Amino acid sequence: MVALTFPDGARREYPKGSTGLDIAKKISPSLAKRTVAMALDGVLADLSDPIERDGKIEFLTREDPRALELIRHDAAHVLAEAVQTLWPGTQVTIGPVIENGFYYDFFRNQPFTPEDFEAIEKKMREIIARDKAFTKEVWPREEAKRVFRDKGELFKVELIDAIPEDQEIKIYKQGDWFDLCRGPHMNSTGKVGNAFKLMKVAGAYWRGDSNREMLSRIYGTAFAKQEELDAYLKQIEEAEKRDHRRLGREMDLFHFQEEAPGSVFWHPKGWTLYQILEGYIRRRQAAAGYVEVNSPQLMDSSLWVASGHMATFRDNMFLTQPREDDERTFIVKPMNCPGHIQIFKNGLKSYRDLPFKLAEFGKVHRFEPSGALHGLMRVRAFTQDDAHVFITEGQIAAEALAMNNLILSIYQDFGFADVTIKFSDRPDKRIGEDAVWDRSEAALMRALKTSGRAWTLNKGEGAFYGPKLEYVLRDAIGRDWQCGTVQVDLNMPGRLGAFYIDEHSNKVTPVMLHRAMFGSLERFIGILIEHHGGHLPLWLSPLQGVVATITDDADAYAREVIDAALQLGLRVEGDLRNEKINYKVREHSLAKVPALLVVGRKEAADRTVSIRRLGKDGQSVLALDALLRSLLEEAVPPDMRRMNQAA
RNA sequence: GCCGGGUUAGCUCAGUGGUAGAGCAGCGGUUUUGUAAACCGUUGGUCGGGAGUUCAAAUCUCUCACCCGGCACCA
Repeated sequence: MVALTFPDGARREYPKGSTGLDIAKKISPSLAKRTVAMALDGVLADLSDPIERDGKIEFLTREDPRALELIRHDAAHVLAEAVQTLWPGTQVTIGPVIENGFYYDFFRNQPFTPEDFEAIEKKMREIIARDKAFTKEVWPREEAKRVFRDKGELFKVELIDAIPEDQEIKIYKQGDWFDLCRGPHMNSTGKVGNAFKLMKVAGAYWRGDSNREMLSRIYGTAFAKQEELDAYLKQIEEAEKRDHRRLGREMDLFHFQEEAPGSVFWHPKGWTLYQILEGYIRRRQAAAGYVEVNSPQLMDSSLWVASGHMATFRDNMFLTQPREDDERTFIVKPMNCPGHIQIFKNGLKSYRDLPFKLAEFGKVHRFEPSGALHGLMRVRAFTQDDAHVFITEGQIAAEALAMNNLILSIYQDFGFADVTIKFSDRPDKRIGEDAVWDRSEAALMRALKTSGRAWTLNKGEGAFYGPKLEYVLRDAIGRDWQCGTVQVDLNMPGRLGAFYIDEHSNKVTPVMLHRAMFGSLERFIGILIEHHGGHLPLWLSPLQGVVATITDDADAYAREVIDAALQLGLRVEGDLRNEKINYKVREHSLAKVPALLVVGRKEAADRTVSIRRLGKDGQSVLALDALLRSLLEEAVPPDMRRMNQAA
C-alpha cells in the first residue's frame, strides 16, 4: 500500500501501483471527470502514472494555473499532428512550452507562411474535438530508433541518441499519432480547449546551431479560457503602442535611414534626452570618484591585435585605410579599454595611484550582423557610459561591489526595481591561463555574494578576457536587454604592457575592471521610452511644456510665459498657431508633452495659466509664479534632489 | 549571417497585368476659437534601387539594399 496526503490534509492508503485516475475515480466520478493531471510531491505527472511510494498528491483541473503549461504542451503536440496530417513528409523535431505559449520546430522543404495558419488551426480544432486519450508507452531504445528511422524522422533519431542511457524512451500517443516526449500530458487532446492561437512563423536552427539545418518554427499560445487569450492579445496590442521605434517617431526623437543602417539620427528632442542622461551619469560617477577622459576613435590595428580583439572579433570591427597605398590599417574603436590602458600607461604609476578610475562616454562602432539590428536596442554605433578601474588583485571584490551598488542605485532612480543579475563565467573562446580565470571568477563571485542580490549563472557567456556580471532590464513586450556590466580582466592590461610599481619597487600588472551602467545610452533610452510608454517624468522629458494660446489676444502674454519659463531653465515651446485649443491639446498629447500651459483672455488678464497634465483629464488654473515654481521643483533630477536635501 | 514577411505621398494604408488612390499632415484662404481632430480649396509619387518577361508591370521573375518577426551573434 502507499499512503497519500491530499491538499486538505487527509491521508489515505491505496494499493501500490494504483494510477492517479484509479484514485480519482474512487474519490468521486466527478473528480475523475474534471481532473486532467496530478502533482506528486509538487511535481506534475500523468494521471496514468502508477503511484509507487508515499507522498503528497493533488489533482489538477484544467483551470489550475499549473495546468497551463500542460495545455500549451498538449497544444504543441496537436499542432504537430495537424501539420503532419496536412503536409505528410514534414519532419517533427521539438515543441516545448515557453514563457507565453509554445512552439514546434518542423523540417520541411517549403517553409510555412502565416497564410497556412487558418488551415492548421482548423485541423487542430478537429483533433481537439476528436478528444483522443494521451497514452504513454516506454519503448526499448533501439526499437524506438528503428520506428522513427523507418518513418523518416531523422531528427527524432538524433534526439533519442542524445537521451542519457539511464533514462527511458517515452512515447506519447494521441490516437494514431505519436511523438517522442518526456511529458507529462493531460489525459486527452480535448482538454486543450479552443482558447489557442498560432502567432508567428520563424526560422530556427536545429539545436540552436547555425551550422545545422534551418527549421521552420511555428509559435502559438494557449490558455484555459477564451477571455484569458483575448486579454493576452490585447496586452500585446498595448505593448506595440509602447514600441520605442513608434514613439521615437511620434515624439520626434530620432530616425534611422538606409544609408546608415544601425546608426541613429538624433533629432533635437532626442538629443536633449540623451544629454540629460549623460549629465546624470556624469554627476553620479564623479561622486563615486571617477575622472572622465576621451580616447581616439581610430587607432592602429596593432593595438587591437595585441589586445586580442582582432583574433576574436575581426569580422565585427570596422577596418579603415585612409588611402589604398597606405600600409597602416586603423580600426574604428569597438571598445574603449585599449585606449584607457594607453592613458594608464602614460606616466609611471605607483600602487598609491590605485584604484585609478577612468570613465568615458565613448562612442563605439561594431559591425553587428544585419539581422541583429533592432531600433535603438541593437545598433552599430552607440555610446557606452564606460569606465575602467585599475586596481590590485586584492581590491577586486571591494571595487566590484562598489560598482554593483552604484549600478543598482542608478536603476532605482529610473524606476527599474526588478533587475536580473547574471554571472557569466569563462567562455570556450578566451585568452589567458585557467588559473588566472579561477582567481578572477572567485573574486567577482565574492563581490556578488556580498551584495546579497539574487543572481543566475550564465554558463560560458563571459567576455573573452574575463568573467562578468550582467544587469538585465526587461522591455515593454517582455524582451530582456543587457544594460550594465562589471567585468574582471586579469588579461588585457598585461597584453598591452600596463604595470605599476608596488611597495617593494617591483613592476606589477594591474587588474582592470570594466564597468558600464546604462551600457549603451541608445539602448537605455529605448528601454526608458518603452518603460514609460513615452510618458517620461518631467526631469527626463526633452520638452517639458507647451504654452498654447486660445486666441491671438493672448499672444503677448504667452510670449511672456514662455520667456519666464526659459529663464528658469524649463524646456518649453509655444504654440501660437491659429488653431482651436482642442486641436492643440490633441496634438501635444499625442506627442507626449507632459504639461500643456493654456492661456486665453482670462489668463492674460489675471496673470494665471491653465495647466493640463499629460494623461489626465481636466485642468487647474494657477498663478504664473506658483506654476513655474512647482514645475521647476518637479523637474529636479533624483540625484540632485538628494544632494539638495543633504546640503 | 540564416528562414519567413514587407518596402506605394511627410505619416497610416488601399490598389493581383491595361491612365497611381484615400485619410491625416503640408500649402493658400475663411474662421479668433476654452481643453483630444473647425471649414473650403490645393500641392505632392522615378510605386525601395537595378535588370528581365510582356504590346503593356506598383502588380509576374531575378537581383541588390533596407525594414519587420524569429534564429544565430552580441567584446
